[in-house]
Amino acid sequence: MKITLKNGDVLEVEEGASALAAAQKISEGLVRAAVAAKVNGTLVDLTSPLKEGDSLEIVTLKEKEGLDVYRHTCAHVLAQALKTIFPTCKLAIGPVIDNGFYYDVDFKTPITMEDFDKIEEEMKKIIKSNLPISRFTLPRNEALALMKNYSEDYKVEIIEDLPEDAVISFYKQGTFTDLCRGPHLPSTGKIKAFKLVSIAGAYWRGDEKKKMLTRIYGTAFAKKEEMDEYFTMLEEAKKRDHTKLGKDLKLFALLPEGKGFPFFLPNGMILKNTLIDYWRQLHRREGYVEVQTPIIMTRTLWENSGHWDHYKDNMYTTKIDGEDHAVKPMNCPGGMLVYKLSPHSYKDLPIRMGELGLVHRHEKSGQLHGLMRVRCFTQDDAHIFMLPEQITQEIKGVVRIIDEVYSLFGFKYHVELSTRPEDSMGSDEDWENATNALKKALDELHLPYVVNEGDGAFYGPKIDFHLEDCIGRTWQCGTIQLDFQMPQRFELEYVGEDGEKHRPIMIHRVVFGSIERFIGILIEHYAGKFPVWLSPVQVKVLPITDRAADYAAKLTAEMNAMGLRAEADLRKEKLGKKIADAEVEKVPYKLVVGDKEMENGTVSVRKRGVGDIGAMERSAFFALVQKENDEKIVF
RNA sequence: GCUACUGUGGCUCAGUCGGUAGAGCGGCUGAUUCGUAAUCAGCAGGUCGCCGGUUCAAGUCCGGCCAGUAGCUCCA
Repeated sequence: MKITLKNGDVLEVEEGASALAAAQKISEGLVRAAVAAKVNGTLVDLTSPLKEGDSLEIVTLKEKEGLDVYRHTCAHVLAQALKTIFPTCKLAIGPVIDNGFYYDVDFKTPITMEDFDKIEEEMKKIIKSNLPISRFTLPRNEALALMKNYSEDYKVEIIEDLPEDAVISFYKQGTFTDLCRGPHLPSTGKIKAFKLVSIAGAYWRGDEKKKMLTRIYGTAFAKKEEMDEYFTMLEEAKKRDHTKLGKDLKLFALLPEGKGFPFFLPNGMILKNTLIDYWRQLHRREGYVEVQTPIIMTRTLWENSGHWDHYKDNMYTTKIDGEDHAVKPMNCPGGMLVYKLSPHSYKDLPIRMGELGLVHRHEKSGQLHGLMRVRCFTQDDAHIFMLPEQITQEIKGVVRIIDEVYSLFGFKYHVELSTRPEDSMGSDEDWENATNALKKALDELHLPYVVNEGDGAFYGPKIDFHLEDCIGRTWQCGTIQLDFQMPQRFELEYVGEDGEKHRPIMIHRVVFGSIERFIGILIEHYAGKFPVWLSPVQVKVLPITDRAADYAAKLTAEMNAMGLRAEADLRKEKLGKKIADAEVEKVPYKLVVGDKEMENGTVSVRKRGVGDIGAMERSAFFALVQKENDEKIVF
């Protein structure tokens, strides 16, 4: 019979031959590299039989899909090893994730990472014995019987959720059989490099109310070198950890006296204020006005806005003069009140009302993490009130701002559209209109996006911007939320051309999202080596001896007068020590000054990450730093 | 909140079998005036997260609490 290959070639194989047999006809090397096959576009086992006219593509470890199959088989090897060592444990699920795999297991007695050596040894044995892996299928009732016989309660539950007529596949390696959709490697011996990474608790089916299982994380790579590289990368990421750098660079502190409420230290405040100055400048240019609304407002306001019904559990409350109040978790109701203060004409719209609002949310204690997840943060919020026909134009304007800001920091990003969640308010019609309006804007901008069904805010659908840092992790920051609810609830109006009252459309939007989180991301993105415009100290002047102290002080004063941030290190230390300390502080420019520089009025410049770049006229150096500062240049 | 792990001077960490705490950095004092990543010497600094228990004796063993970290769930 004939099959078609990816490159269009037609291959003659025996009737009922497997993908593996076909690969054998192509080359011996391909057989060694093969981990799975794609038949007519579907990923299957190498051992699955082919039919006349099938299109065949051999999948190797070079492809992500191939690596996933490889890792998935490794998860099964882990499961087999666990069943050998701990026969009473019950297996739940064992899928592939981004950088490896995990298996959720219910152990009679808890295990720890100290058991990893023993488990890895057993896994190596299984790999070494190169057990063939075979697939078989059973009808639902027989599959249930098999898993009940093995006392695999979680597998039974999974099968029970499948339809009556489902045909269920299993994979068998040696004496071990596991419920699995597959595909898998043809044998366990193909696995070359794997490692168990960590252990954690995870709820069965991700449900807080269900039992917590033990999740064992592992990873596997085609070659040992690739795995070493991966672990080196993880080490690098650890060095960038913003909680560590935040402490080292004295940017912020997290104290038990304010769990989840960060303290900003002088250096951190420079960073925060510099970002805010930039934000204000940008938004003035884009036609925004700025307001500030109270942090505490009455309960009745929150009932009116709908937050009391939908967000009460996350709100801090207090009583003032016997009346219930709440600390704001969002800025919108305050913005609504400001809009309502005076009547509006259609000629006034759009109104772009910004607010750097400090919000407080009672996050669960286990959720807190450095600056990324806190209980009090500053949103760079804005509410745009507009005519229906202005929606697309306004959304485009916000997208342009977000793109400009993220590009400045060198972030790549992707866009997601989130639709109506279960716990939400408003009519189906409003939701549909709002969602379509967002889609229309994205389509007109030719922005690719993924849809997150049911992930919207309770008052409207949203566009989220997920930015990618320099080591590939993504963070949700910017968001644009269309809201038909708030204007109704607050009875917002404008007078139209026709002299009648109409309801404006409103969007909420943020660019940084949370300034605190954005700072956390920036710390990790730059590994603490901030560009000049963000550096708490931009230039450190290092006199070699006391003779140069006055000159150093004078240079520092000159730079500070220019609006730069300079400091002199006047300690009685050797130059090498002063340089080392300034390097640890990650100061972008160091000026070494001694007798020579004093005499000529020059400075010897040392650039972070580069070293000594030689002497120059001080005015030339000042101009260089000023330019980097004003133009927000990254080096 | 749940599960696991961790908690020793400001920071990073050592502390064996239970016998009452040690280093480096940092700080202070003094000496050194030195040309591109750490000068030398001296001094100070600890209720070993907190509370309770076992023991002649607890940093060490047991229990509870608090905080941190990872993951789960939730989310900017």
